[in-house]
Amino acid sequence: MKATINDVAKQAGVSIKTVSRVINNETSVRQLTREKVQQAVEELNYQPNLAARNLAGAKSFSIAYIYDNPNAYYIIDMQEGILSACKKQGFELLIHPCDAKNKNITEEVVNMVKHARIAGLILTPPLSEMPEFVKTLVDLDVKVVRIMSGDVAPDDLSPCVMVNDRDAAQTITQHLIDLGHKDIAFIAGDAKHMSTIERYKGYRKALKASNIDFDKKLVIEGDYSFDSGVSGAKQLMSTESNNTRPTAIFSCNDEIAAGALFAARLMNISIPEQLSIVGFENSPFSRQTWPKLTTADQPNGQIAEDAANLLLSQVRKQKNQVTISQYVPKLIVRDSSALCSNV
Amino acid sequence: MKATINDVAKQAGVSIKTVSRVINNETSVRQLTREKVQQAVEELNYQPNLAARNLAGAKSFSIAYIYDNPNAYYIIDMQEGILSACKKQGFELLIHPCDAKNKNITEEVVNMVKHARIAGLILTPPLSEMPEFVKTLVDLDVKVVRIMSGDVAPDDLSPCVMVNDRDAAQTITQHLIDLGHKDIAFIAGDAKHMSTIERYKGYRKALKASNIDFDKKLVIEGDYSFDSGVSGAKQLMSTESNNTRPTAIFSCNDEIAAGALFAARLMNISIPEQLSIVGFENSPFSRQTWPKLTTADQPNGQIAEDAANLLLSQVRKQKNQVTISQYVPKLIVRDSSALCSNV
DNA sequence: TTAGTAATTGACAGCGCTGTCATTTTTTTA
DNA sequence: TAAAAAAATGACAGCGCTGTCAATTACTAA
Repeated sequence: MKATINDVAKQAGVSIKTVSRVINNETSVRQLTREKVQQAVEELNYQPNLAARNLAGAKSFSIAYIYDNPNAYYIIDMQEGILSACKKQGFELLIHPCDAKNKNITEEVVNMVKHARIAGLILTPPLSEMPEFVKTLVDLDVKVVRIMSGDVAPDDLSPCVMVNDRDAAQTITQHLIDLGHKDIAFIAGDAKHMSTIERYKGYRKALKASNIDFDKKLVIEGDYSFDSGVSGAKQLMSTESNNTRPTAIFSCNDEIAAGALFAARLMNISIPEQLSIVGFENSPFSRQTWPKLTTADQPNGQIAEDAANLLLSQVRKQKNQVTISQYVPKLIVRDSSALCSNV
Repeated sequence: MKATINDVAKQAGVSIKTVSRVINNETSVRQLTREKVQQAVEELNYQPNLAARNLAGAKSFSIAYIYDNPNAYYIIDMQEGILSACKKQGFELLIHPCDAKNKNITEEVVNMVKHARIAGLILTPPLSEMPEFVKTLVDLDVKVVRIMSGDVAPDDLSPCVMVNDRDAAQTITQHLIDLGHKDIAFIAGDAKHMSTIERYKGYRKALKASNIDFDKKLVIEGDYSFDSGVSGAKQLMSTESNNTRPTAIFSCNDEIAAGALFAARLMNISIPEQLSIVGFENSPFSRQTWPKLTTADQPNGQIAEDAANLLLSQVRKQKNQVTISQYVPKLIVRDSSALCSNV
């Protein structure tokens, strides 16, 4: 039914080993022979059997995406990006959700990697930000690629795809400054996440660049949740507070922004007339608020595909065609930010 | 490094074939022998190699989850449920997002099934509701399990796990009726989805059961989106309208409800004092609105695990331990519904 | 007891592919 | 032009497991 390597070999008039060489892109096959084989592959619509490849060779054709992240949108984007790269290169993707707080997570993942003969792993925050965990895996002879927040890789444990949250945060803060805002609040995400730290740095940097005094009271701790946004905004905008009321809020992600938006409405503060609110991530969430959120777009699918390609080229020991490995989320101006009315 | 079937056989003092029998739960192995083997398996922490099993046998140990659904939360829940069943039974899960509107989808999936030697498939709406598509797959000798909306399977193409949206919708409508509401609007989801149709039936049934006249004008077409909710609620609650203004809105899912909630706020209608709004699905979304949504909880993870178990028992040709195959989403009363003020 | 049946076990081939290494062909060098 | 080196190809074993079928052992009934 399905064509096997034998069928191809017969059709091309060569040995199966030669076919194997061609489909694995090995050198030392004459151009003419290669073409004959390739033609036979086409004609028979041959696709190598993954199980057989995994079993026979020292190599494996499976990679895994290990994650622990409450953001379903993010995960789905990642999965699709990785899958797209896998499909093109004939690899198989196993997904492995897990709990970063679990003490046995390292053991669990090591076990899975060994058992399923995984060639490589893709890690996203927060797992990618756990050095011990990453080190254990790298020592295990699996290739690893991490997606992380920052401008350059923090170490050389593995190749990384960096998401420059700092610069993006600076840009988005600058956008608010350009609109005349000076009292710009910051509602933070989970303090343990690099992304929060980086976004905070960008925020500070933008203020500094425009010589705006930094007011500690305008920084609220949060945790990347809607509720954080609600309580953060309430705290910031409460009339009883003796702080300066900000005219703009930089929320560490769209969920927080949505929460802030909601709180503002409850307090009869109109957006964006009286208060500008910006998010981060450009999740579908940000289009389901009203007004729609100004935010920073992170092309997660593409980042994931990039990471997967990086990983696959590693696994296949190809010369590292190092692709762009740094992304800077881009400002998307929508309706939740406007000129500062205090000016 | 990793123990193979040979190691286990040696340790237990039997042939590898006997080990194979034990790990595959075949009959005709003496109890004593079985125990010896099981002990060896334990001692060596042996886990059969999936690639080898897939290659050697006529059977396959991989199943796939094929989906096309914009709801990331739903997909993630499904994946985790299925994975959980797979892990327990030593199966591998491949995920395959796709586009139901694509003409070639059947070909695409057939190809993947053949290529990856997939033993079984899990289908969710809308794919599970495409009879032609399902039929093609079933004819292909892959086992299929569908998750669908309804009370009984619409055909016997494959086993189904049914989600009784109708009864749940009736219950949730009844909840509104119990609160004294009589003018209850209905904002529909995508008209092509069975779930919309079923929920609508339940809504009608509840009205009828309480002898409440049905008012066609209170039914709004929508599409499971936030925007649907916004525009639907606006239309319903607009003062210019010469319709009866409803005192309660049944939204076909939480996203619609969130949209309706938002529109209500914009129109200065307080929830739930002046208007009750209920959702459906109990997505994380429903906890991120304010007030939190009264909704119907659908245990997606469990439904998925159930479906996977059904599929696996099929694949393994075990006697059909038919588990519960109908779920009725349960009413969750939160803060968006209250006594009707018109009474 | 003893053939006769049923339950248990094992030997062996082979799934589709890759790794090793030997063989053949081509190219280079002297 | 022959010998040496390099490149291209193929024969074959074996990855870890399951299917087939034959061999062994345990249990019946006569």
